[in-house]
Amino acid sequence: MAQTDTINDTNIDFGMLAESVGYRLRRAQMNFFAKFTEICSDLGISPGLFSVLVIVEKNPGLTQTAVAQALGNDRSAMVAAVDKLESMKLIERRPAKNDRRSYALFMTKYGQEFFEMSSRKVSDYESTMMARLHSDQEKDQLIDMLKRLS
Amino acid sequence: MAQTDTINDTNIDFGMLAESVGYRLRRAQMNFFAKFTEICSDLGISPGLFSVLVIVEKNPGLTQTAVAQALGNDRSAMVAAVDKLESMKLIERRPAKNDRRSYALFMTKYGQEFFEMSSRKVSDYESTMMARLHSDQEKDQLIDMLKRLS
DNA sequence: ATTCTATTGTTGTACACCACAACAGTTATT
DNA sequence: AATAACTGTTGTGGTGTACAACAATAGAAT
Repeated sequence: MAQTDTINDTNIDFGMLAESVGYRLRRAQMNFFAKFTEICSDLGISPGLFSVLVIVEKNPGLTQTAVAQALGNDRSAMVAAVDKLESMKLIERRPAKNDRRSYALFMTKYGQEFFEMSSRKVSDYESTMMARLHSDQEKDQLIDMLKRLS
Repeated sequence: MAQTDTINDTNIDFGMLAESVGYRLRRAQMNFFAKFTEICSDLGISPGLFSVLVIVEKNPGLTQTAVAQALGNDRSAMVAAVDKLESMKLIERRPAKNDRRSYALFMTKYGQEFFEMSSRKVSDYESTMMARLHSDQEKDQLIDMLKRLS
């Protein structure tokens, strides 16, 4: 079989990917998410668990499936998530008043403090990333465009 | 234990997430990626395999690890990927000329045709998504901002 | 030359994530 | 009263991904 030279170029042509919005979106999101995951990890949770906290904090009394639907997850994924957050004393399951099948999810007092501290760190991170944009107006435009692509 | 009403609001408060660039980035990317995955699936490949094709097509003769580095993957992930693409007769491993450890990756003729057909479909999809933006200038600005966030 | 270190492809493993099916208990509908 | 629909839960399988280890090979050091 014919043997061939390999190329070890540090300057690789990404072809259509270079100017593809889908690829750029993915790259930016992965970069953003990597640091966010790290922050969450320092807090002892995962990004998914943090998103559950956000929903429960702003919408006390939600059902597990309601939270799952809000986040676009399967409700089966909620079990382990709520188990974990409950074992950390951050949220609690209370039996629903008029439906013995379901639980209502609530923040504990400690969970509230934990959440405020956590979301402060997350907001700080957001701010440092936003410094890469030129203006608040640009940021608003970015969010607007991203919403249109969702 | 006190029982409590559940809330089944369709109008859920996403709190800090609603105006968070990180969250919006994730949402847009996931939405974008879901359809992209579907297109790839129709072609019989995965998004990861498609990205390998893009790199190999534009950079013939690359080593497996070079492709892995370009894509930010571990080189161990490349084995199954190249196995699959080779079994589909899309690319081929040729023994490297001056290094008996490594292979040089090349597109087959059929792989070339397959890739052109595939990237056409992917580009079409990109175009339909870009229709949600107001202008080409807006698209350029979006890509520019996304690059800054990477 | 010989030894030591680095690299390549490869395999195995472990872990996170996610979708899906199934189930018992409960509620809603007919 | 019967049937369908929904809740939390468990299990399973697929997928992606990071990491360690290995033999073969290459490069560097002495």
